[in-house]
Amino acid sequence: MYKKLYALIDCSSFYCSCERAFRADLKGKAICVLSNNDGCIISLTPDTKALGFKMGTPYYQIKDDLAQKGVAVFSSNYCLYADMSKRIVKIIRSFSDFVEQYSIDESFVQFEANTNNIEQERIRLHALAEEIHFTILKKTGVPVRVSIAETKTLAKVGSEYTKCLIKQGIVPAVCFWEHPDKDGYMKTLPVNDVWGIGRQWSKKLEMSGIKTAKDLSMANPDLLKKNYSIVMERTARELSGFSCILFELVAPERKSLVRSRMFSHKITDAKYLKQAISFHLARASEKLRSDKLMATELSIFMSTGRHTEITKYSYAHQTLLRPTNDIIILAEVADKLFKECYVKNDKFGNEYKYSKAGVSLSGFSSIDKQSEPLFDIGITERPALMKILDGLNRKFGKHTVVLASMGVPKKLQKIEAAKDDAIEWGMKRGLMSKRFTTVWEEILQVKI
DNA sequence: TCTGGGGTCCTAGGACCC
DNA sequence: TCTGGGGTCCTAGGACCC
Repeated sequence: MYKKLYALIDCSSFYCSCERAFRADLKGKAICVLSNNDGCIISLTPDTKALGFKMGTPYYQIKDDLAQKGVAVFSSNYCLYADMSKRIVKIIRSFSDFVEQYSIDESFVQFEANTNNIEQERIRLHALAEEIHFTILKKTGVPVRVSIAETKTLAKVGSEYTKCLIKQGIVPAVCFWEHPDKDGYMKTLPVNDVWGIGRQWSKKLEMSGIKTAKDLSMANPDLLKKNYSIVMERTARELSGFSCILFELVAPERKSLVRSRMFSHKITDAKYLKQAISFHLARASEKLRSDKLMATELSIFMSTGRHTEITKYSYAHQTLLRPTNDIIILAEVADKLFKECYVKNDKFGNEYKYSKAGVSLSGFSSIDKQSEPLFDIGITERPALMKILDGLNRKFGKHTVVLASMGVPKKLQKIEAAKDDAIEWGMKRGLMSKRFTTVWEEILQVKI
């Protein structure tokens, strides 16, 4: 008899580990990585945690404290992290054909285990997990934790458990979860730490006496479905060892594509908001073309911060006449949408201070499966032009060729005539490392 | 001054149809 | 006096994930 097992391969403090991989001097040193605009902590090593710092804390509140305690701080370098992730997944795929890349730093692998000799299988899979760990570490410098269990949710529980192993100095941190309640760990795991249970639900669960992973695994699934949702039911069943979350060997097709960002400072001027939307639209449509997709739905949105007194969220949406990925067609629609939804003041005449804007595309179809249009609507796609645009921006760097509506990119701002239109809403990221693996000029240099 | 960005799924309720 | 029932589709909002 064979049964399916799921391994979760989870990179430890992934963004921090990527930074450390290229900086020998940071070995054993506390590190954290900040979100866009150096807003808040989004990745931190256990030793940074031990110093009292937490995920999500705004940087400006702890900047001095971090410096004082000698924590190495980085702006996020997504080029580097995405490339490192790609390399790691490639290594994992060399061990198995059954890999589901779940996120930038986690992959599930499906194994078959012979249930007639589970002890032998335990030894075999444990050795395999260790080999995966050492191969990834050797080839990329990133340490991973591996947890094997009967369901994906239990593999996630096991992955939490491997953090305890690391605390005890057990490396590589590998855990084989042959029983759902190994070492009574589930009794100690707060329900909030279970995969799929967030803040709102755990509050509600706790009120009805379900406080730990163990409690949830023993709760009545039908009742959970009735009182919460089918997602909660599945999670509970998975915790009791019954697999019901699909293993997705082939990544499902993308359903939406959002590009947005907070501004480095508040904006009141429509001109700069428009430029920001144009900028995000350019990024979104570039992604659309690189994924060989066309979209039929376009939305734009802008909002003031969550932390100000006067808040505003504006949004406008349009269904397009025909699927497109042409930036010029999309920009015309976005311009119209902007006029529809931009509001300068509230009813008392207070100016809204916007802190974020963005675009969203959806309603996708493949570029290869387009049918001939039924009617001539006087709009012409320019695939050749888009190809040249993307080619130039790839070859000579991002934003080499842009729509005028985007404003003037940084690299041209020294031209006097362009100064008036200079991009006002750029990103703050003063602590970024080099793109060691994707840009020749930034490759790591070793001096002997 | 300063609090990320990009996704998915589920559900309830309204519009609409016969 | 009396005002159906059953279905689908769409959307907004809420929850979650990393």
